Amino acid sequence: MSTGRTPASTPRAPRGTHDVLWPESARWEAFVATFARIVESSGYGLAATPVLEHASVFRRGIGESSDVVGKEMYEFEDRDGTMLALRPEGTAPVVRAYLQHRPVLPWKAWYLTPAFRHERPQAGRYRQHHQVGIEALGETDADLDVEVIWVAEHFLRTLGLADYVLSINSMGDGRCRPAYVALLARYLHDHEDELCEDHRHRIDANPMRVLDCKRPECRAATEGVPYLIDHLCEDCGPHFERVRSGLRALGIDARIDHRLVRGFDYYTRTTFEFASGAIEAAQNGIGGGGRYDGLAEAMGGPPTPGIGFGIGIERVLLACDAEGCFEAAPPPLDGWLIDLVDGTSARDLSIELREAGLRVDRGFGTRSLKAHLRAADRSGAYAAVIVGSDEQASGTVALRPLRGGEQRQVPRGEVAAALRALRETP
RNA sequence: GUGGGCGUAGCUCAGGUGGUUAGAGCGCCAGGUUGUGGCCCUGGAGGUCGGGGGUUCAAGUCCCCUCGCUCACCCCA
Repeated sequence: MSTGRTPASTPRAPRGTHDVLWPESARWEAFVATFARIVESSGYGLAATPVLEHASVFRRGIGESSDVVGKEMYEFEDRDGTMLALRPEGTAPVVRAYLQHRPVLPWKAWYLTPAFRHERPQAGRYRQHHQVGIEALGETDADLDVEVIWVAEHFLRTLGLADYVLSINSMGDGRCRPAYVALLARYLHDHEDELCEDHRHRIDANPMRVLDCKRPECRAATEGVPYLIDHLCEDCGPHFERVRSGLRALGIDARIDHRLVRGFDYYTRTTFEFASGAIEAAQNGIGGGGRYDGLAEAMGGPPTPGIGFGIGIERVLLACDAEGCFEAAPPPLDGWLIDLVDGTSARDLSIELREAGLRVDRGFGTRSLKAHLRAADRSGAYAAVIVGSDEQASGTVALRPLRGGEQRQVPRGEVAAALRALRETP
């Protein structure tokens, strides 16, 4: 990990951003491929939307009062004066895309996206991090909530993770939440002196946020608070019950957390969150989501229910490191070409072998055979394919296995088959 | 936005109370084999000691400022 050593004159990645290079990037490829396989086999199609959006997409969607929009969003004026923003999350852009194109409902989409938030970086938190996620629009059926949670859970399990907790809660809807919020505010006012400094004077701004305050004072003061799930209306109550029974039927262990109040204004009804128990750093939330039945309307479209989740790639990989799972290694090269004459054989043979479907790389330049073989060994290839003047004259190559086995001369036309055989019989 | 810790080769780190040309291991390159890797041996390249200012005969070492990295709070993936 390089520190401030780099001279000021050479550029470095901006604060809070990071490069993902080979071979770690191979793990990312496998991560995304695994996710794509799972969601596409559940009916979700890729939605690739711009990194830039009109700032209003998030201001109206996520809500001005949220920290993410209020103080962390990368927002700037474009050359023509319109306000643009780097997407801080994945849901609002997908809903915007729905409103713009109106695909037939129900519409199920998945995404892979960078997300930008101007925060002080720390372990598991970046100014540019990456998320995969899904969104399903146009259905209020509680069984869809179960499906969405199952997809997230199934994906984490597939990576090999086991040490995490799934929390769920219901945020109610526009019918039952206001009454509950009023009830909660009354309770909090009654216990005002017991709250922490920050929340004492901000009860009315958003009473529900007091619930997930981590300070012991607030924790204690809200111990006997009324629960929202006890005050759900006749639509939200049964909906939540159906979600719970669905999860139970699938054997998914979900813990009701009355304090689970997610930070975006658009959430309604079902909300959920996955927290890793293996990550030692403070940022242990590896994924979360929920229903946002009012979001499309808030963005100026017709009422359209929706539900989805986002999973943080960096944090999940951190959890995988901690649990020692998902160590995706890239497949080794089948061969490494060494040309000791003039490079013509390596040039032609490498292309020929690649077109035949083999994984092949080569050395360049005039270096000693020893140096070439060192490079071949370092590459991890199964075999070195050497062409010297003898081989070039006789139309053969020297095929040298690098993981045990005898070197032998092979006619040029049989190199592909020989390499394939070597790969299949280790 | 607030607070703590840390900045010496590509990487991981040594460098008592300031004292001559700043070191090691790993990695890289080359040689030990006219065309044979991994092990071993030898040699080499690579550092404005994050940057600037100050104290001093003398600063990697002491003081100040600054930048960067990192961890935590807040919030969140």
